[in-house]
Amino acid sequence: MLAVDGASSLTEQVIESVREAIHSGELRPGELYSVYQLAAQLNVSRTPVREAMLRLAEAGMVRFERSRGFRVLRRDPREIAEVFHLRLLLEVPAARIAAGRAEPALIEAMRGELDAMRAAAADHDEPRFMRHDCAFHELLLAAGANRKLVSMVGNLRDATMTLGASTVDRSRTLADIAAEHEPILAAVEAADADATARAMRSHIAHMGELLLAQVAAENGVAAAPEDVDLIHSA
Amino acid sequence: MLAVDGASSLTEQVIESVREAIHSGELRPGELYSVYQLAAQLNVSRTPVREAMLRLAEAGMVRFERSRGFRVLRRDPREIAEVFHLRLLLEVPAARIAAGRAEPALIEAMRGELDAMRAAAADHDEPRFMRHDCAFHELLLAAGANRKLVSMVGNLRDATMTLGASTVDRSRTLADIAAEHEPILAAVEAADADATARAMRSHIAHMGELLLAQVAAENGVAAAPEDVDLIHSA
DNA sequence: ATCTGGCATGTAGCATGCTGCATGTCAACG
DNA sequence: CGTTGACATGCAGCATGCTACATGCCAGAT
Repeated sequence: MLAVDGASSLTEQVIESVREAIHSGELRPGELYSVYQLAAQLNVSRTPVREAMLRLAEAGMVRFERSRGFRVLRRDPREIAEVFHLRLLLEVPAARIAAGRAEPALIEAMRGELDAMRAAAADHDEPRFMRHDCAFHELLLAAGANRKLVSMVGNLRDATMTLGASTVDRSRTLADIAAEHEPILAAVEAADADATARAMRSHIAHMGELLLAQVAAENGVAAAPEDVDLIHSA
Repeated sequence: MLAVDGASSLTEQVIESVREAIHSGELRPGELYSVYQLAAQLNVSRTPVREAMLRLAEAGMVRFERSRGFRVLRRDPREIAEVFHLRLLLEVPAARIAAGRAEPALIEAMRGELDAMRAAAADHDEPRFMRHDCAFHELLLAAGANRKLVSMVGNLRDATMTLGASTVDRSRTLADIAAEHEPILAAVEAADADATARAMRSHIAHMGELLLAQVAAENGVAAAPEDVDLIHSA
């Protein structure tokens, strides 16, 4: 768990380490940790750890408790629903706009990512799959020409990726998810804005439902109807 | 410019001070500053200043330049357009949802804020006006039941408030802006979702155009058509 | 006069000492 | 035995020392 990323600043390396640690279950939700302790574990000083945790706190992954330490927040189905509600509100219109402007080079790049997703799904390589999934969406969003929107959606995606961690084998699901991107790409290629928006909406809503169900299942219950409704109210 | 806010942490006080300093023109866009210098001016140590600037950098108000200091970013009309595009994408649907759930207490509270806005406009008190404007929107958003959305819109609003600073007398405009809130409130009171969405859309788009025109005028040109289009493409 | 190389300067970033505070613990008292 | 209050513990937050580095300047060479 040593911070040996090739990244630039120690703070960013710590952020990445903590993300992975949460993802892998090394840092458990609900538990209290301290900057001291984490700094010792990562073999860096307290300052970059503190700055990293402050940024994660701002992102809502962690909460500082006065004179006690910080707590990794428990996965909240409600939050998943909120994130996907937001992604629908942002990504669907962005995709609609982008559909009218897709250059051949963009189509080609997106197809490349889709192929890479399929390959990663076949290899059961979830991290690689997620990278290409992410790249696919970002390529389309970038064509929508609102840089702030792109970065905000990126943050939302990061949140879901660490939130939605799971060790269950999802190879079948991965292939399904990859398949959902085909209609999106086809609609973009056809420069059909409405179809692009529909495909994107259905894809994101589906992803949201999957994650919602998964987190609910971990809590031993079914997904709350109001959370499902929130996603679909977008 | 001493950091004597009633706020909690020094870092937050510094953030507020710097926001005000940018707003008041004390810190000029394009200029280079250093954490050392600012810490001395504010009479605090470098650490909270550094943390404050990092957070402002994340918000896009400032950019660190390796071994040189940080630069206050110039007001970019494009960014204004992007922010209002986002606000339309988020606030209009949120208002639509909230319209169906407005309790009498909410209506009353919103009316209170609207009255306060009118009073502040009459007093030419822009900061007070902005506070109540902000409160009005937040009341409605909170009824929309997506907490993440509320906080994201809050961040966007903060960005525009410091971006859109101006010393021009806008008392007439302030009264106009207050008046734009009346149809929103009326539509919410009537539980008319479509009318609420229309009123909110028109209000936010109008605000965006005003700020866009203002910043463009400062640069001595008219607002770029593509920026105006971006706002209306939401 | 122009080019070049070393040095002074100022910076972000990291490490670490210091302080006030919240909480848990345990002993003394009723 | 129950209650209360002082103390120990551990924390975040702030201050400050330290280091590597990018840049600008100036002297000296061509």
